[in-house]
Amino acid sequence: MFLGTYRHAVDTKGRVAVPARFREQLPTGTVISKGAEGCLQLYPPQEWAREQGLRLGSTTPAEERRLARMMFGAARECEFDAQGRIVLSADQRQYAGIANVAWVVGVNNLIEIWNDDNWRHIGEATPEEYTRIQDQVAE
Amino acid sequence: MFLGTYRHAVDTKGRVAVPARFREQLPTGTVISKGAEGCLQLYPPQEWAREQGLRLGSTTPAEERRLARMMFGAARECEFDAQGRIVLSADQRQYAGIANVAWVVGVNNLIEIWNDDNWRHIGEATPEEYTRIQDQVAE
DNA sequence: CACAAAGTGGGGAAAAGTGGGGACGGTGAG
DNA sequence: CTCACCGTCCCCACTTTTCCCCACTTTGTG
Repeated sequence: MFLGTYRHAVDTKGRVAVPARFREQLPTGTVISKGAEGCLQLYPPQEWAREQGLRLGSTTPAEERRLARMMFGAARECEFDAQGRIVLSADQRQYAGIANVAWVVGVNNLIEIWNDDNWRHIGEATPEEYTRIQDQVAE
Repeated sequence: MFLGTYRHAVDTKGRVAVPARFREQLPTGTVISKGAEGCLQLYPPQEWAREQGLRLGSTTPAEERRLARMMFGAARECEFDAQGRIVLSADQRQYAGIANVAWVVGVNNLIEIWNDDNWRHIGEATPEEYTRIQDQVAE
C-alpha cells in the first residue's frame, strides 16, 4: 500500500529518487508508463501483470492496437541505482511536463509522478471541492 | 516483454540497430514481416508460431487468403550482425516509408518499426488523447 | 546536539549505437 | 569466357549514451 506525497528533485540526467517507504515495497519487475491526465505511473509486478492481457496479433482491433502501442511504447522496466533512483526517459519527462521537480505520490496500489502544475491542479483540493467530488463518486 | 521507444538511424545499407534490451530476449528464429498501419513487426519464435494458425486450404475464406499471402510473403527471418543490427530490405523500407530514421518500439509481445510521421501520429499521445483512448478501450 | 538515514550531484568506465572499408559471390553485358 | 557491377556480409574504428560509483547535503530521530 502506497501512501503520501513527496516533492523530489529531478537532476540533469533525468533521475528521481523514489521514496524509501515505497522502494521497500517494490520488487524487481516494477514498470513505469504513461497514465491518464498527464501523470506517469509505477506498477508493481502484480499490478502490471493485469495490464498484459493487451497483446498484439493479426486479429487485435484497431483501438486496442493504438492503446497497446502508446502504453507499452512509453513503458520501461524500473531500474533502481544504489541510491534508490530511477531514470525518467526524455519521452516520459516530456509527456508529464517534468523538468527539475517531480511530485511522487502513493495512490493505494500504484505510485504516480506529476509535475508541479498538474499536481497542484489535481491533487490539492479545498474542502468544498473535496466534498463535492466525494458526493459525486458516491452515486 | 518488450517495452520502450527508441529512435535509431538507418544507414545507407538499410541497417537498423535493435535495442540491446530487446536483443537479449530474441532467440534465433525471430521473424520480421509487415504490420497494420504501415509498420514492420518483429515476432519472437513463440509469437510467430501463434500466427501460423493462419493457413491456406480449399476452405480458407478470401480475406484470410489475402492476409496470409501478404503476411507470410513479406516475412523473413532476422539476422543480426556483430553490432546487433538487422537489414531492412528495400521492399520493407518502402512499405514502411523508412529512409534515414526508424522508431523501434516494444509493444508487449512484439517489436514494431515505424517511420517518423506514422509513429508521431499513432504512438505519441498527448495526455488528453491518451486519457480518451484508455477510457474508450476500458468499456 | 549527534548520529543515522534519505536525497542530490557529478566524474569516469563500460556498453550501446553509428558509419564506412573491403572481401566474397552472383548476375549480366561485352 | 571474362570482366565489370551490384548487393550482401563481416570487420574495425569512432561517437554517444548509460550506468556505476563516490562524496556531499539535507532531513529526521534518539
